[in-house]
Amino acid sequence: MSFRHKIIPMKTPNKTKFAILGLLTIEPLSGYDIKKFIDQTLSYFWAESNGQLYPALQELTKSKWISLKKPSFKEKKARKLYSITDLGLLELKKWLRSEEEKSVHRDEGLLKLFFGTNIDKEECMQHLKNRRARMKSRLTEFQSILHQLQKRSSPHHLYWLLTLYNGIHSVKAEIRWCNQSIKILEGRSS
Amino acid sequence: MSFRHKIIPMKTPNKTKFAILGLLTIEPLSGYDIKKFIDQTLSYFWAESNGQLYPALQELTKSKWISLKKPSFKEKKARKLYSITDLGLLELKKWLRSEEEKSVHRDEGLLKLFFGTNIDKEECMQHLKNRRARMKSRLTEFQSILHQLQKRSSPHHLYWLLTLYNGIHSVKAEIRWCNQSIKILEGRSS
DNA sequence: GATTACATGTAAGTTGTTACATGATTAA
DNA sequence: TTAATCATGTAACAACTTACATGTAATC
Repeated sequence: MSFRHKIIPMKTPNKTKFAILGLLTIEPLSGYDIKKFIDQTLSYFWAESNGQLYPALQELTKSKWISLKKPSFKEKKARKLYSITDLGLLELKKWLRSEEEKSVHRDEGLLKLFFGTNIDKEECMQHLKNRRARMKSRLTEFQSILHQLQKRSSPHHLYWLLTLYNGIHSVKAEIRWCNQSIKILEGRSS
Repeated sequence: MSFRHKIIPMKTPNKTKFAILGLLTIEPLSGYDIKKFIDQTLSYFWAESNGQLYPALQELTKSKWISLKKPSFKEKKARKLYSITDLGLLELKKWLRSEEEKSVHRDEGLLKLFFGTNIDKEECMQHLKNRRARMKSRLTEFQSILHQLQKRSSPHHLYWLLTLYNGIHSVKAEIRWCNQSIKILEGRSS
């Protein structure tokens, strides 16, 4: 005999909300703006889809962490501009100060390489060369963003630069690893 | 008036199945073995939970990509040993040869740093120091695995080494970036 | 007039985790 | 005999994506 307890799975905090809150500390934005900003600027380490974004905006409004600025009668567009509230800022800071949780990401390319014995060495090398090419074009992109960022200046600018550096360090390490791995595979007769 | 088409979202291929197939090319394994292997060896770039693993094993069996070896009457444990079938190997190879899909991972630490202006510089630095410490202990772990791996030898061994090198390159790049970022923040008066 | 970009949203699905249950085997 | 580990599995939920609908505004 055993007691049957109700299963109450621990909720993993919804980080989408904090991404939104963070962006609204820069300036009031619409859902559309937020999506664009994330796609253009955070995409290296963060992604959101509309299916998450818009419901999150509604929930944040309900819990008064953000508020809807009604468009002035001059404004032509039907866009909804959101601002962060004092409460929202408080919650954002709480999250910013909290310890990071480990998040395992899944790297399909590495999984394929791990099982590389099952296909030809040449096919593995081709995958590595493709990966290297992707990383190189990413590096070029990062460096052009770096150029633009170094010209501008805002309170946020320093931290944006740091996250960009992370991307640059990472892709450079990836490129070095691809080069090394390709060489190692080339050296193998089989 | 508009035609209302049935919504049939494109299925994103279930990679859990391929992780299982790949591991079964090494040797017949039970669900428990697979979980342990993934946790111990692939955890740097791959994770699975039991809630995915066991249903996947059943589906793979149903579609005849793997088969259940009935335990010999001598075997004491109630474990189910699975082997990959010819069909399964074919499908695995197909996947191994396919082009990699981009997968955006979410890095909560970078997201926090991006919004760093909202908290004290010292708090951001503390996050970076914690990250660096985590990366350093990961590096130590990788290096001890490297030691063990260099002693053993199997057809798979070379590819395992390559994925391990990827981890080593990555964490080293992370450590360098943490050091640089901490220095940059220290240099700031604000 | 047509096309592209702006703008908000939802239905339906897949994917993945958590927190259990259940029972066998092994070691102290 | 008690505890730990081995071993398989599931219910409930949370997270997330895709593929749409719907309409406005700007531009070619």
